[in-house]
Amino acid sequence: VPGQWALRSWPQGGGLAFPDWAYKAESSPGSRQIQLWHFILELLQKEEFRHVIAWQQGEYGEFVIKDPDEVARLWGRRKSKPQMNYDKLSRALRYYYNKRILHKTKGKRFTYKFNFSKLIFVNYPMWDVRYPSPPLLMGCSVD
DNA sequence: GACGGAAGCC
DNA sequence: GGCTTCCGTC
Repeated sequence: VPGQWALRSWPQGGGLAFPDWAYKAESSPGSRQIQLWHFILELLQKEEFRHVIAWQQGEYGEFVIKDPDEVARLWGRRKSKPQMNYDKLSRALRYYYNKRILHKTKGKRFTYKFNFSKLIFVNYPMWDVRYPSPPLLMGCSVD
């Protein structure tokens, strides 16, 4: 819901914070099935998966897949695709490049970065870009 | 590993 | 449309 900027922060993440919509399944109105980018945020949210996938401290929105096989296994389990692997999962992540949801951090292995300002546009097309960005989205990569 | 075309699935 | 599967190329 635009206007509701309930935020969640990471004490150990150097002040990382995200708008609440980023955690809600209903933030993808178009499709009923779970979206990969949403699943990734879901894992990043939980401390129990920090050995598998984690935010890269310093760079806002950047994350590292520490255990690609495990992330693929979890994603495959969620989508009932037992044959899922990192090769296939990473192809799905690469489709996000053109959609400007994600981009690759070049040179850093298994490292990607969210374009949060794009995600808000994807989820809320009515959002007027002429209005000033919410405070905690400022400083995100916009390109 | 990372990229992106191509075909297929639902 | 959003992946999944497969694969040639760098």
